Amino acid sequence: MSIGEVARELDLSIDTLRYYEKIGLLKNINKINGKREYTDENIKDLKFILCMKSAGLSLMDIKMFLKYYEEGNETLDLRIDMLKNQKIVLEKEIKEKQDTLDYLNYKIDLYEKRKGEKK
Amino acid sequence: MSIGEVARELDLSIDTLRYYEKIGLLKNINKINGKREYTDENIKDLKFILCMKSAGLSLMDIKMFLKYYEEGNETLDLRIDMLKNQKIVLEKEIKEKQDTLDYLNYKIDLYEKRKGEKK
DNA sequence: TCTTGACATAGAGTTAGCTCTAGGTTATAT
DNA sequence: ATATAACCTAGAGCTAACTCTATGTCAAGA
Repeated sequence: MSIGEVARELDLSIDTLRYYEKIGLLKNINKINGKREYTDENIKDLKFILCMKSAGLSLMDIKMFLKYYEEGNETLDLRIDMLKNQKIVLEKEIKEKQDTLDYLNYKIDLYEKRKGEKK
Repeated sequence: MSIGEVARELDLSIDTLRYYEKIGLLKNINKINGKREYTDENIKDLKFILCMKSAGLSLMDIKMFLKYYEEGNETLDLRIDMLKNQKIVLEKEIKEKQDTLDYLNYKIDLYEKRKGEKK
């Protein structure tokens, strides 16, 4: 897959793909005639990156995770710790957002009522 | 309340409080002998700002919301729209984070199993 | 042959949201 | 009287994560 195709497929900009490569987050991209050719493996990595990103990890954290991953089974505990920590963070975020959602609903209700009274 | 007290109370930095004032997000802060004195009303505004921030609104969006608020009942519909939009965004985010959490759990499980096998 | 479009690079610029620096004032404790 | 702590201002600097710019290559279609 060419960079343009990947960008379209994963809804990223071409610049972002090159940026991920530049900071060493995305590795082992082959080039044919100087042009990037993404393998299924590359796509898998990218999807993992996007998933971890949506879990709230910074790109640098994800990079570290992938580095541990490369180092094999010795770093299993380290990776489990990272994932568990992120799980805690994520759970806290979900709870917070849920609370905020409740507040929004309360606020909307309040405004709707006031609107009703005004008429 | 002094700026330091507010900062401690709401877990913000003093710089952040001054910054919010600088960009016009936080208004009507009295000064006594050149020093800020936060009223209960100011604190209420601040709490609202933090809440909207955790709902995912940018500081500029929050500023606009507060502007509508100042304009009174005429902007009620506008504010309801903003809140409803943010509600949709928030719901999407919660769902996304929930999915990611599921994925994290799956991943942790996988790693724990592999660890078990290794022993 | 020429042009178009998709790619390439290096490096500069952007944005949000702070955070820090330098230099100054003021109230209080010793 | 002085030292310390908490405040003040204006403006520069920082970080993450892009995004854009200038310039160049290359293959394919009219």
